[in-house]
Amino acid sequence: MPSRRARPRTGLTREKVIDAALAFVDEHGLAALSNRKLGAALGVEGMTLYYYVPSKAAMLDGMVERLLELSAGDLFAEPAGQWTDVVREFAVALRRMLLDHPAMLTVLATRPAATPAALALLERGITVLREDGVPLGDALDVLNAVVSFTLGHTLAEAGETPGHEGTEPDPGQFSTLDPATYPQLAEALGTGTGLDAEARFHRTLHILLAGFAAELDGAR
Amino acid sequence: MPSRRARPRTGLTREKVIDAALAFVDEHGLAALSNRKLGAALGVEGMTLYYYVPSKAAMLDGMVERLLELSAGDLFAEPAGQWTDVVREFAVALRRMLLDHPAMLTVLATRPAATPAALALLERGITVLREDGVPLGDALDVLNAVVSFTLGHTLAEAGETPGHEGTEPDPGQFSTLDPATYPQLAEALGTGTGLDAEARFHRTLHILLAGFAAELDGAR
DNA sequence: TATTGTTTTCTTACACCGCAAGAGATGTCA
DNA sequence: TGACATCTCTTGCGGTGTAAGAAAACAATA
Repeated sequence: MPSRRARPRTGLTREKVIDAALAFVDEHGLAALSNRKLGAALGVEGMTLYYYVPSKAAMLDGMVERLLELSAGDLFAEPAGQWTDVVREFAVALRRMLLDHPAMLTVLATRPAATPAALALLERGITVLREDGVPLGDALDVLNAVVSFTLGHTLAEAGETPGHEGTEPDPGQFSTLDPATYPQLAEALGTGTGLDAEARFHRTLHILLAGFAAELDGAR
Repeated sequence: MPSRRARPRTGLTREKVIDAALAFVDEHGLAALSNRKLGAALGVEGMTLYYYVPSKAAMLDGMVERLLELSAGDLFAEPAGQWTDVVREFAVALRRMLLDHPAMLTVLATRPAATPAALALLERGITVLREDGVPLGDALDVLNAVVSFTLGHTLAEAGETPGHEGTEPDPGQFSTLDPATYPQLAEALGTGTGLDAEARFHRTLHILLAGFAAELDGAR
């Protein structure tokens, strides 16, 4: 009675596993990700994945890393024009990327970002800014401000709830807002004021960049 | 042979359960929170908690809600002076509160914020700004910008990793940074440039508020 | 070809998790 | 006392991450 183990090789790779995990959470949400289910999607037993990725934490880190690698080209297009334009386009591209992968948004916001791909991105950003005359410390402040704001804003805009993905489409979550207890919010809702997340994002981004630029020009 | 069930009443309350959960994650981290362990901390079987809180998702939502309630007083002190000062103090208090409860930072960033306490806070903020002459739409933009930035910045500053809490103190995580591959970052590290998270937070916050104020003054 | 050794896959097992269902003790009130 | 609502516990299910190790698939060598 042979217990028939170990099917023929599947040609798996750490990279293939992580790419499959990215595709999996894009489709099913972060909460649905498990080694057994991901293994099934790859035609393999769950424990097999441990040969390529040593733990779930490493899996998540690898997914962040890979996502940054894959997006690096979009995030920093060829620097053209003022540093403010470069940074603005970076922020816009970052936001778009996060909205395209809402499940990864949570992971990205939650894991410390000192991975090679993240550091490389930061390094490149600093270089661009310095080449345009921005001092090192200011370059760090600008990039930190823009990334923090973009991440925070996109989280509020599209933040999925781990474990809740897809359970609450909740389209009119604000439509049932009592005007007596929340008069201001009810008014905003009624008049449609301030509901355009994208416009708000661009406005604040502009203020942020213009503010830094003014400070730097004043110091020069 | 009586199977000896149901100990005498413990005087538990939904509020007590949630407060205990807040204390638990403050001490042990978010990943350690489970009904069985929280029950043990309260001298009760794990399943008992389901009588007070219907699910883990409801537990997390309740914790956010309660934290906001408890902090509401600190977050909006009596409005004194310009709206910019009020908002600045709000942001500083919010950051301090988040740093005091790093485990809740992840939860707060991750859950949609349309709960009564959050809405009440927002409502109050809008009111303060409008009383100082800020139009509704701009008030929403200002508050959204400040909250997004504060949350994003604090996440990057102190973001705990769910499941990793306390496993990596990692004090010198940047100390082993290769100057060949990351010359800019190595320089920043070597000269100590831009490592003060608090100073950076205040600087960006100032730019943000001054930028909005300038826009509003210009429009008046 | 036969044998050895490495790489890959699978099986089994464990402790833990959230939660559904329901039993039974505790306390309250007529 | 009895009836009733409130509270706590027990049991059980399917899921998770992962430790340990057996066994099949392949590569290389004798």
